[in-house]
Amino acid sequence: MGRQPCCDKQGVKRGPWTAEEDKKLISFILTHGRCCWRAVPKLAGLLRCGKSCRLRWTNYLRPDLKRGLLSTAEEQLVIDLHAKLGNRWSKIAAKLPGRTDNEIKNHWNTHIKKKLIKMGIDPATHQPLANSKAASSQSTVTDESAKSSDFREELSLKDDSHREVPLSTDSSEQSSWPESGTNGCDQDPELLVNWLSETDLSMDEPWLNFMSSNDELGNVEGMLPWDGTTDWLLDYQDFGMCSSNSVDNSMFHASNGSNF
DNA sequence: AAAAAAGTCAACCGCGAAGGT
DNA sequence: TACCTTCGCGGTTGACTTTTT
Repeated sequence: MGRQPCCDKQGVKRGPWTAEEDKKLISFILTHGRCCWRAVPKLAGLLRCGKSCRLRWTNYLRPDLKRGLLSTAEEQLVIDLHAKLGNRWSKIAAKLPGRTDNEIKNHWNTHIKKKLIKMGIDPATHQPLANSKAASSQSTVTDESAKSSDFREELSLKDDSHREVPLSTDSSEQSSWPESGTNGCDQDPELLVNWLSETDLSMDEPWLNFMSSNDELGNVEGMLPWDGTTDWLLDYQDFGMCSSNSVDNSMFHASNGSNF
């Protein structure tokens, strides 16, 4: 007996998510919390497999996500962590609040890798390219970490184009959201509603009402400021990343355009 | 202005781990 | 202990965008 596929491929929609689908998924999770992902699409009225829903939520819709390029400091941290941990993107992402493993993996492959190669460093071993083979056979984790630190300064000098964001390895400092992940805000919509009201967001906003109401799913129609884009969501995701002591840093970047 | 090439990143796939029965 | 289900991870793909020719 083989492994059951995560979904039967017939009747399951694939490809890019539409605004409508996002809306359904968000409203479902905010009102019901995260439950069994396999059941989510059915309960939320989506023609997607559970896996796809989980991925969409964790990589894109989660309210505590940062958007935009990694800052120089974040990049440096990624390099250090990669030297220590290798391609364990989820472990690396855990040290960068608001960043997903997918995002870091993409950034590594598209930006950091090239920078390191340009600088003559093997991105796989974190050793100089010329003797990377020989070096890798006798290198230690500590050595790699130390070496990666050596070129951090150069890296930051070469590319300071990224915006600066407050960086902490402690996710609790970064986000004022209730603990995300397997518990916290995405488990308890009340926490989310409370948090939103505490942060000066008026609950008069019609699109917020659905989160605390007992409306059936699907009744959010017309309550969200949906205009066919997810721009509003980006704004509220940025709100999610501002802790009480960093409001002035990240909170308003999206609105003044400096984040993108 | 158009075509080609390169870059970016959201989404998919398959596997392994964890947990339940 | 074996089997099954679910979830999460890392690698990869491919659609879309941007840059170059």
